[in-house]
Amino acid sequence: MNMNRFTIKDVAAKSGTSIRTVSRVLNSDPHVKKETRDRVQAVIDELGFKVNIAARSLRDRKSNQIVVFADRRKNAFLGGFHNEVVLELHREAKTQGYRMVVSVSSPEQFEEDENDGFYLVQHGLCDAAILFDPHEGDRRVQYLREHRVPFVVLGQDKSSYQTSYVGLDNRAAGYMGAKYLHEKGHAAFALILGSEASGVNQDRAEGFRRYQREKGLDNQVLFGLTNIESAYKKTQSLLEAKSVTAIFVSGDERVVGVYRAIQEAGLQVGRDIGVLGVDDLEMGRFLLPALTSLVQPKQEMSKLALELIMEQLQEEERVVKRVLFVPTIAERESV
DNA sequence: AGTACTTCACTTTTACTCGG
DNA sequence: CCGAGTAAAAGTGAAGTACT
Repeated sequence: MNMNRFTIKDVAAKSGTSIRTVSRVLNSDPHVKKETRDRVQAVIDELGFKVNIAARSLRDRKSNQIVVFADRRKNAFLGGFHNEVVLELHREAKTQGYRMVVSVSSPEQFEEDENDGFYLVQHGLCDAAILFDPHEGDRRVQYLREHRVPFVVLGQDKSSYQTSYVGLDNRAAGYMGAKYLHEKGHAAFALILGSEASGVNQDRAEGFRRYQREKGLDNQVLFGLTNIESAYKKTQSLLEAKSVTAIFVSGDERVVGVYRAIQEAGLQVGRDIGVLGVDDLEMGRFLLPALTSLVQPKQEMSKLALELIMEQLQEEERVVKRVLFVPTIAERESV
């Protein structure tokens, strides 16, 4: 017995009702007189009674818990985009009656790491999972499959193509960004983005290049942005070469570095050099000038991810749905 | 709206057997 | 009669069923 906590038995005794009635009150069963309900509720409040979720999980054979796995990065666990998505996911999970825990896991060592969310999976403390950006041959995908944990992939999915997946159409994003800058009067502009190994970046580059081909342009794609500082340096060298009038930056966070380099060169963002971001992070609206950015519909994506999980939890056989969202443009002042 | 009872999945305790 | 081995029982809290 748990000595420092009360059970529905205690509540029943103290309120002069039965366990069955307390259960009815807890589960909002309508067949309880208001007077009785109030009395039971008063005792619940007085004792500080909380339902024992371990017992409830035992009885219901589910944990009502979802784990979100983020890939471990070198110097940050989550990027700005993931950060905002996690907030949305959390909100959605809550409306569905699920608790959500965020776990940082590297694909290499998760099995030995008892602080990893996979620990919860192993021990039956989680019903489903959301996995950010698994890469090719990601063992975590295999692991979740083997343990028959329903999951949805968010972001990029290079693991396989038999998972439920929600993401952005990054080819369209690359194409749209190029088109937008071109139509705004820029002929010479560069796309700067992260690692070439990332599928997201490959797709964005591909879309960007397709637009170049269609319009007979020859603008560069520069990979290798690892952080804000490298965005800063990359911009410096672009400005020194006087080769561009606009910069298309993959990832709003990095724009901070881009802005600084532009301003230090005595130039003005939006007037002398156009800057276009991707993600539409909240911070973009507060940069000066406010950042124009391709929008990833984070709320819709999160909502759909949760829906896909709920579907999988309800269906017997595995449901696989793959959905790409097409970005829109939040036009502000930077182009 | 109460009574009595069952179920969930698993651990710990108890009760008992058997070889030496 | 000791210790090991094993089978059975008890216990955990919530929530539902069937009935009154």
